[in-house]
Amino acid sequence: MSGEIEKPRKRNAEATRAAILEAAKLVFTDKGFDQAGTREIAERAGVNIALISRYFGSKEGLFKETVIPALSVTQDQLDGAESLAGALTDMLMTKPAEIGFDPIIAMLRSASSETVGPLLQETLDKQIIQPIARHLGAPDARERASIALMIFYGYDVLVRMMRLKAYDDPDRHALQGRLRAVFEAALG
Amino acid sequence: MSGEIEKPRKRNAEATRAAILEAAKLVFTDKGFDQAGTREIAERAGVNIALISRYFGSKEGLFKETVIPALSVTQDQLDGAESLAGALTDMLMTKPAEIGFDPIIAMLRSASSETVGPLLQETLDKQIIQPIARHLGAPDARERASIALMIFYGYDVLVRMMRLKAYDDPDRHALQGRLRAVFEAALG
DNA sequence: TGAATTTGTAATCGAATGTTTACATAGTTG
DNA sequence: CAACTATGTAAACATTCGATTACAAATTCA
Repeated sequence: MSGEIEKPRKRNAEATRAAILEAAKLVFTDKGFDQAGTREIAERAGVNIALISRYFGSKEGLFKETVIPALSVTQDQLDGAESLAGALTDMLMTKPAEIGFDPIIAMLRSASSETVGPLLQETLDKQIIQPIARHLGAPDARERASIALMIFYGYDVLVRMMRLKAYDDPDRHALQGRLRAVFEAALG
Repeated sequence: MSGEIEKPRKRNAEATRAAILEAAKLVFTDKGFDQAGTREIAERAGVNIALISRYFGSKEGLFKETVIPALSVTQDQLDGAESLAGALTDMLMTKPAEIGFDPIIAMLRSASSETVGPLLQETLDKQIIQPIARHLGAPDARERASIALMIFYGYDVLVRMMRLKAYDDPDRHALQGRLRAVFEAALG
């Protein structure tokens, strides 16, 4: 009945900040903003809960330094890909693996929050829709960008949020191909 | 400084139950299961909070009598429509207006709840995906049904959950036409 | 070394949560 | 009318929440 003896944490502000950030990304993605508890974040980071306030001011401040910056499509990403379909596939599939969490899921699970909902709506528009629309160009740039996003977000909602079993990981590449076909049809 | 005098509620179990159900549908849709407060539901219904427990056992019981039954596609709906696209459009656009709330939004906003999340996953499969798949028939019935749903759910997520401004109500019919074209391409 | 600053800990705050309890009274039945 | 049941109310329950406080001790710097 022991093992509960906790050694005091080594003093290292930078490492502590980083540990909180990493833990927050995972918990925000798992639970969404409202259901993400500061105590759970602190525990996963191996950090005292008071340090969240000290380093980030509030749970909202922590959200602004983790999820919000990860929600973006840069002009480079769009120019680099061979097509918009490729760029979006990249954003939705490759990027989460690179950065260690899936900000789209964190966004979807936090979208209804009274605290960060409006911020997320603004972020979606400025950091995702508008860059894609600029890349697409007229006519109806915003509308076409929106339709494209709908298809991919629909995938995320069903497969990742609702945990739909139709497409397990083994079949994922096949699905990507099908979705991409639909997507290109939507823009063509 | 008055007006706070509350007359005792007229005694009518059936009407009280109904009032709670109606209020719950709206609050679950607005906030999702976790963020929907029993006090807010009771207040909107003009009912004492203890009556929720008395008539429905718990908040979860209330959810099971409001959102869950509304999440369904019946064989009749599918047979009646001239196409699957029409049936789904009906389910997503017409039905919410008929029943007075949008159970899809309530589902999306509640999907990450630890309490009702698993129930919603099961409901989506049994009451929506499987009926559509049965209607579509082989081959790959489940997969095609899922892709179809992704497109429409993507619409709901962007326009209703994320409150995307690209398609305001005036443009809604035009969007429906575009989405329907994409949808039919996905199945063809 | 000794004072000042940074970093971490433990305890606590007030508010909000879902649910339950004890009670009051309207309505029904004998 | 008296007893009983059904319905509604007010208050409180224990828990959890984000955030803050007071304090301890490691580290830095003069």
